[in-house]
Amino acid sequence: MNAAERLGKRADALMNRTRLLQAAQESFAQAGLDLEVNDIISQVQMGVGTFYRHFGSRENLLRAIVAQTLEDAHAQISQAIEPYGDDPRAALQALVTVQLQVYQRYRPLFATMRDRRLTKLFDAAQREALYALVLDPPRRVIEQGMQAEVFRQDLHRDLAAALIIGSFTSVFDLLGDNYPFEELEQQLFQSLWTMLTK
Amino acid sequence: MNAAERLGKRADALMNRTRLLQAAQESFAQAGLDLEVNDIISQVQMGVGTFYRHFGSRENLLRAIVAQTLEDAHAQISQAIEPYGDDPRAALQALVTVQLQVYQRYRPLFATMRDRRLTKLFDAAQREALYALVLDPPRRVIEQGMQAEVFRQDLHRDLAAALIIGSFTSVFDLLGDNYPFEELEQQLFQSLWTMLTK
Amino acid sequence: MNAAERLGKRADALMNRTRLLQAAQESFAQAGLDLEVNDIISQVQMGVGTFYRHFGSRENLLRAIVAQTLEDAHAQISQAIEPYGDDPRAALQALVTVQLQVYQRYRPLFATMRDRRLTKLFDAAQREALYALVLDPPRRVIEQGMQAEVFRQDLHRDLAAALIIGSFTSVFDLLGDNYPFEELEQQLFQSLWTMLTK
Amino acid sequence: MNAAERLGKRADALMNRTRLLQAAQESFAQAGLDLEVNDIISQVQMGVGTFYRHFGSRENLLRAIVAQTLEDAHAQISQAIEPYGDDPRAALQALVTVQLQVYQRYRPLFATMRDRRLTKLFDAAQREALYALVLDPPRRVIEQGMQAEVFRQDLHRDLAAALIIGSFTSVFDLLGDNYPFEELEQQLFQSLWTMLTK
DNA sequence: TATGAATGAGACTTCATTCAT
DNA sequence: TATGAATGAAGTCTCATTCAT
Repeated sequence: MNAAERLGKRADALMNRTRLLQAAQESFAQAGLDLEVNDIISQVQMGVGTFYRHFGSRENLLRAIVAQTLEDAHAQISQAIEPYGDDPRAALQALVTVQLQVYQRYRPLFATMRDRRLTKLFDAAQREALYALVLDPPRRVIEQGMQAEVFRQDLHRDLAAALIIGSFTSVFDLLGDNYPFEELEQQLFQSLWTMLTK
Repeated sequence: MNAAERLGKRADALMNRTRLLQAAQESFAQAGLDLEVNDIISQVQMGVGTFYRHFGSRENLLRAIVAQTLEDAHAQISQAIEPYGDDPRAALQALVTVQLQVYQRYRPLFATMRDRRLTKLFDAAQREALYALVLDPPRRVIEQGMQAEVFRQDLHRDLAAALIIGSFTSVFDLLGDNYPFEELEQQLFQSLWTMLTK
Repeated sequence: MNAAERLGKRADALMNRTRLLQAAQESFAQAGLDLEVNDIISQVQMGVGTFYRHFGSRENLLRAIVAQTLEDAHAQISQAIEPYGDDPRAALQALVTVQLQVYQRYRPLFATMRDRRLTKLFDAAQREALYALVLDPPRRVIEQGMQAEVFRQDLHRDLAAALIIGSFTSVFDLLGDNYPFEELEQQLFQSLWTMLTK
Repeated sequence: MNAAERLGKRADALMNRTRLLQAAQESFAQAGLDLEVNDIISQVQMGVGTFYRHFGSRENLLRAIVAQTLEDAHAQISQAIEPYGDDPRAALQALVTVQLQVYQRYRPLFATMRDRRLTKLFDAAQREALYALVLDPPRRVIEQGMQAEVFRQDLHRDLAAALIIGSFTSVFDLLGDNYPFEELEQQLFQSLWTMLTK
């Protein structure tokens, strides 16, 4: 086997892994933590063994999806708010917009964030790290707003960040079907702005 | 088995549904939607057959638990805030306190409120009704506060209610392990009060 | 349900357990530790669940078969040598005869006595106990023979017992197909008698 | 890969069968008949495909291991007893010593000599040949001892040989953990000597 | 009517073997 | 010829549900 063939092989295998992961993410979107290995492999027409060669176990796959998704989400949100480091209002506006979008996109994951089964997939430290990832963007916005003295100085950073996260998910889940996206977005921004500033 | 025992049995049978539902609620608190029929029936010393005679299916039981729990929660919260119909501040304070307690108590349910498996148990109308049950207490507090002209007049009632609910769950889930209950309670009240009034 | 029905039920279940165990023992005779749950249940036309209700796991079943068989074997051998407590020659003769028979009958078990997989089924203490069960009959014969001063006084009890056991299995396995049973029996007795007495 | 590496590879390939067989023997010592193809090939850094090119199937490998091991064992034992062709006592002593060592070394093989799975690997003739290989050393010692008129003349050669083999395995397996090697060795020799001579 | 033994679909996983590169 | 990715048969076990007693 020469180098080219070797690469060819690896590319193929990598491709398969990617296809599996994509199928898995779709499956996750459908079934959440109930996703079944069989579903995934029949979606991509592969043997079970191939799945296990790539992921080792169903649990590994779930961990991979969760971690990957949260990191993707974090990256997207970070990128969206980054330009507004010196403008708390714009930053909060961007945060609301992108977070709602991201939440909508990865809904199945966030919907099972607190599922006991998901909890069992990670140890305490990992869980803490994942939570930190979720809390990070709103926390950054809050700190910048406080430094800029636009936000109230008596804010409890963590709590405010958690509250913002909670408001997104809850508003979306409880009202998402009854109100247009834009309205939720504007109203949320307004409420949060009122709460944070003074 | 003699006649007396038989009667005893029958009396028990009358209680069976209730006892089972209670056990199921506790079981649910442990295992969430993963609760197993066997767990519950062995807790109440009931045969599987009897269970299926009473409930027909595991899904029915889950529906019953969810509905029952949400109604219980609603009743407790309503009762706690009722005395403060004319004092928005006290009402909000009571809401925060009792809602956090109730949430803590029924955490697994709220944690899986948006689980697809739970969602699939109910049709759209039922879901809507359950959501309404959850949103009702904060909505009432908000409306009273607005009528008393203590709260801002431009509040979006549903959204504010949803936001409050979300803040409870999120704050508790993300920070519950790191901060004492009382601190979360006070800070939450403060933040919400700021947001609602002005 | 009255007492009679209850008994009826139990009798049925017991019957099924027995049928399963018998099938399992036959399966074990065919496949040794490779026996498959599926084989067993298809032999008796039962659902998998029934098997697992009765035995919990494949390993449990194997443990049950091994322990049961060794105990059966021990009982049969003990019974056969018991009458000759005061006649070492007759006792040894009886031991050789019955042990060969028993060994022939339970060959698949003894053939896997030292299989690593079997070893893994039991912890050290259990293994020791099982070995003791195997060694017990020859040891008793040896001790009686020594007490009666018919056997040599310098015998190492355990070693002699183990040697006797080994001679049975080995002679049978290596020569069983080439010599008639009676010849093996006589020759074995002769050799052991020579070795033990003096 | 350049030409030199290619040549290196080819030279390796020549060794491959040998190296693999050695690794397989070690693996067999660990896992017995449960040895896995993957274990072995990863030990020798060989691809699965290469293995199947050389050996065709796992069964072939097992056959090769068993045959090879028994031949190795036979060679070692033969060599150890050869110098004492005219001294039955020394020959028996040497046999006991080396056989125990060899047995200890290849224990997993001897422990599964009668495993059905192993049995199924060979046809009747092959089995007979393997058994003969095992019986050969003690048989030779016995015949020499009889010819030298040091051993009893009424010994049944095959049976005595089989008995000796059996005593080794059994004593070792049943008592090996409880007594020091040297004690077993001495006692065994003593017992066998008593049995064979007179 | 209550019971719990029996059922079996279906989930996860392993590992010998094949085959494209 | 060597490689190792892919395959899938086969095995163990769970658990909601049925049904005979």
